[in-house]
Amino acid sequence: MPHSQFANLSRRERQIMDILYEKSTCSAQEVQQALPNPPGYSAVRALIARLVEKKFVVFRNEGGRYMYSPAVAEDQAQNTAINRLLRTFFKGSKVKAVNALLDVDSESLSAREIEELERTIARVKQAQETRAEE
Amino acid sequence: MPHSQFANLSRRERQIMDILYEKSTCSAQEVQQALPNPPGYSAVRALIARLVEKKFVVFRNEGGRYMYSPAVAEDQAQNTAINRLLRTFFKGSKVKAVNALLDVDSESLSAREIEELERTIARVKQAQETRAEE
DNA sequence: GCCCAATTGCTAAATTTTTAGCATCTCAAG
DNA sequence: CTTGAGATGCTAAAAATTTAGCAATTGGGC
Repeated sequence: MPHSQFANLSRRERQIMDILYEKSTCSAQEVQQALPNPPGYSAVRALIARLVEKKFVVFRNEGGRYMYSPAVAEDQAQNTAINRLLRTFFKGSKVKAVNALLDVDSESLSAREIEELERTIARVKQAQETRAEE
Repeated sequence: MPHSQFANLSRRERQIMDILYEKSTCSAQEVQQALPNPPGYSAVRALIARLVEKKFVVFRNEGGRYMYSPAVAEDQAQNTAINRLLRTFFKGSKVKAVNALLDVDSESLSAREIEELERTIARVKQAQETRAEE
């Protein structure tokens, strides 16, 4: 299982994996529609077939049509992507990353979202305090 | 300036851009050493030259040796990477992303880092409250 | 100046990726 | 059953990427 090898995906492979993680399950047509500068249908199928062969993608036959999904669990893929972001832009610092993330697009959070963030911080703080006691 | 086109980078191009953003400025040799499964020196130079031509990378001559840097400002590249992460894994939700980010690798934050997070949340909350009044 | 390691400028071959196309099959509607 | 749209299985050519190699240059040490 090559889940540590997302960095070795080619241009189109990476675009397709992103789409599959975003949508969870897709037909080849849906993948085609979501691709930037989409090639033809058979080109998309050939690309997906290649990802199936490399074990990045699995498929199931639904009513005569294949539905494709990522082969690597989403939380693993998330972790890989997050670690890459931390290393590339934030020298590994989660705090810097959170700062940047919350500033992106100057989009405001709702009161409920802020509450949730506060709960998250409280959870993390609790875990830190528990460790500090040990 | 193709800063909206990171998604179109090829495998090696992407690997090199990551290295340049991580280290800010690099010689070709340093890029070579940082690359996974590195090719030869001249292969690395040819790849970088290609990124220079595509205007993703700029260089300066320092003592007869070229030092390379990303052409797109770091904060722009950060935003692009963060937005991709949000869209791919978190349906755009910053809160979900922050949760995942803080959980990555079960690594604990220091008390100082937690304070800083709290300040960040307070800042975001203040901005939200200011907006709510308008 | 000489020497040598390291570098640049440039090229093109090797390899991989991307793309489209064709024959055949499937399924649903009439 | 027929028909036609949409799909699959498969192929290989076109295009892009990756790679290495050579000649010439550069800079530093002796």
